[in-house]
Amino acid sequence: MADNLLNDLGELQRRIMEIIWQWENVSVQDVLLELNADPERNPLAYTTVLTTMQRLEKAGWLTHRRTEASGAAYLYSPVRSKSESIGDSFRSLADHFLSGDKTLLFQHLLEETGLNDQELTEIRKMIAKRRKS
Amino acid sequence: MADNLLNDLGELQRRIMEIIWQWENVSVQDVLLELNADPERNPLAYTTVLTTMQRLEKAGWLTHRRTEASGAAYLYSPVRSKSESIGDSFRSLADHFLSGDKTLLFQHLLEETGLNDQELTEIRKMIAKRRKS
DNA sequence: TGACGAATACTACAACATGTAGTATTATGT
DNA sequence: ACATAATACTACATGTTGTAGTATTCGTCA
Repeated sequence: MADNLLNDLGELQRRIMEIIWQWENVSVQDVLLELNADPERNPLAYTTVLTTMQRLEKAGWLTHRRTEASGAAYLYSPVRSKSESIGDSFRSLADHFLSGDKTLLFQHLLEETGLNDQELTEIRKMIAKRRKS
Repeated sequence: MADNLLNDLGELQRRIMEIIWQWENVSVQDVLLELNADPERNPLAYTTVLTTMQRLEKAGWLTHRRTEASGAAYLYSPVRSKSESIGDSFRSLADHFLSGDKTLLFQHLLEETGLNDQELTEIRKMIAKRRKS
């Protein structure tokens, strides 16, 4: 429906998505435990995580189902894989803003990212491969 | 201060930034006229554009100054170029979701930007130049 | 130099997203 | 059917954005 871009996720939403991409088919409890495993942060309430996951579902990031093994709890899984989502986000950024000079963008990135020789070589290979196709 | 990512811009903010990147050193009037040039949309009030530009300034996207020629009006200009901003946005995406893997960032970009052979060649030259230094 | 027009500054407000969580309801297993 | 655990529903503060009105200031011209 909407765009479902990674950039639009809030902080908690993003953390939850990361967990779900990593584990797949997780209950709210699973996510809660994982989130609260970090003693640095103040622990979240169960319903906080539940609400956030429900919102993620409504927004099209998650689906849930119940299985025999899962008891009363739902098992949530991501609608799209993480790399699909990343791809979409890159594509959207490109669509929206990259009508202009693309080589300028690459130039900028090459300058800013401080790549070492090995990385540069790798990228050069990618380019070579692209030119063939 | 903050991140200043393109993705965080609202619709109107984005339209205004596009105009300012294109023209540079524009008054609120200039932007207003440009925005309201499209007869499809209902025209915006002057103060709407003013407010939005002031917020963009507070958020670090714009600066303003007054010149002799500009009279009472401020002239606004972008703090960072469009390609810098695009670069930052892609980099942030990479940092957050590609664990900072820079070559992966370039891979995505190469896939999404649909560069032609000439552009690819140009980028290859940039890389070659970088490897020398 | 004072008035007028133009520009900015300040304020307001509705809509929406998000983090956060409490209370109410429902489902499961024994 | 009851206790437990899970979900559903509701709430609320905060922050952002689009939108614009009113108040104040600035610059110029007579």
